[in-house]
Amino acid sequence: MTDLHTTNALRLLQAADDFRAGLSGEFAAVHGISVNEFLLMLHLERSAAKRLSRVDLAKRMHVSASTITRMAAPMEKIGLVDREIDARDARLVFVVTTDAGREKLFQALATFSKRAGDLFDDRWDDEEVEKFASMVRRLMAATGDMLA
Amino acid sequence: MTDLHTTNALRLLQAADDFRAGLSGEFAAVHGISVNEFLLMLHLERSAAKRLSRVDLAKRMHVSASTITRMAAPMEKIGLVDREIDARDARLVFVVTTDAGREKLFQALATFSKRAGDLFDDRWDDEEVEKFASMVRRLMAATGDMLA
DNA sequence: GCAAATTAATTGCGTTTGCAAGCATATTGC
DNA sequence: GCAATATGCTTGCAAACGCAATTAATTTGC
Repeated sequence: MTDLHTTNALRLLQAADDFRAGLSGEFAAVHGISVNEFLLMLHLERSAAKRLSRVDLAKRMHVSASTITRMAAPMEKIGLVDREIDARDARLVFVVTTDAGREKLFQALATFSKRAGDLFDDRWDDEEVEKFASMVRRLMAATGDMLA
Repeated sequence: MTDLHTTNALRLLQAADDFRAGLSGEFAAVHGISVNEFLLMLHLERSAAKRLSRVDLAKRMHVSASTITRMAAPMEKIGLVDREIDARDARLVFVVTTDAGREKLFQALATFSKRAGDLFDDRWDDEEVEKFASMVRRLMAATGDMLA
């Protein structure tokens, strides 16, 4: 319990929750999307083929496949994403961002970056920021085509 | 978007989500509680008075007060927590852990620590772990009586 | 080449959550 | 001391989510 690894893991969860909570309100108010909708589009943007199947998205976002289906439906309706069918495998239904979706993504990303700047504020020097980047990179479960 | 602060914030979210997802399954299977129920009891344990009102818990956990009400109800029913009334302010309903709840908390904490050990595995040396601790500490929104 | 097993997506159902309204108690302003 | 305001908690309602079952399509074993 006083083990430093445990403390670090707890702080990791808390810091991420704090940051996400702050983001959530601003995203809803300014951009009209949820953090999860933002992350969905970001995953698409960062994928090699700029498109992902529902199960791929589900794995990356740690949600069930049915959640992706139900998240994508309203996003299609308001024109943020579209669906694409694979010619070789008729089971696959890819999610792709529309131009409007990509624009919305970049707007939201600007808000995200502003918040990220506040998070790593003045008291962090460049070397520390770099060091943190390499550390937190090691913490992510590596999957090749994953988020940043 | 390629800004290092932004990358760090994204990785922070992803790493925390990855870790939480892994924890979630094991907590449900081994201990029969959710990560949020675990964190609720942990917040109580770490609070100065070993008890917190519903709104205090809500703020620390970034959920609504109604969620705390609805989380606490089944936890009271199975004997993990209990309620305490404040003599001076009849509006307050404190949540406190029972002995059984504290035991469950420590069991879950052992699982948590094991996972945390896997997260910061062999490739991290002591100095790095210490460095990470001080860094992620700065990232948490300071509230005095907060989580670790 | 075909049956069996696997994989992808969707839908029904129950659970969890947030928002807004409502109620009870405290605090403030005068 | 009392009305107005603020705070803490709970509940109704709707949105979001996971699990299990279903359907459709592909892959595997022989």
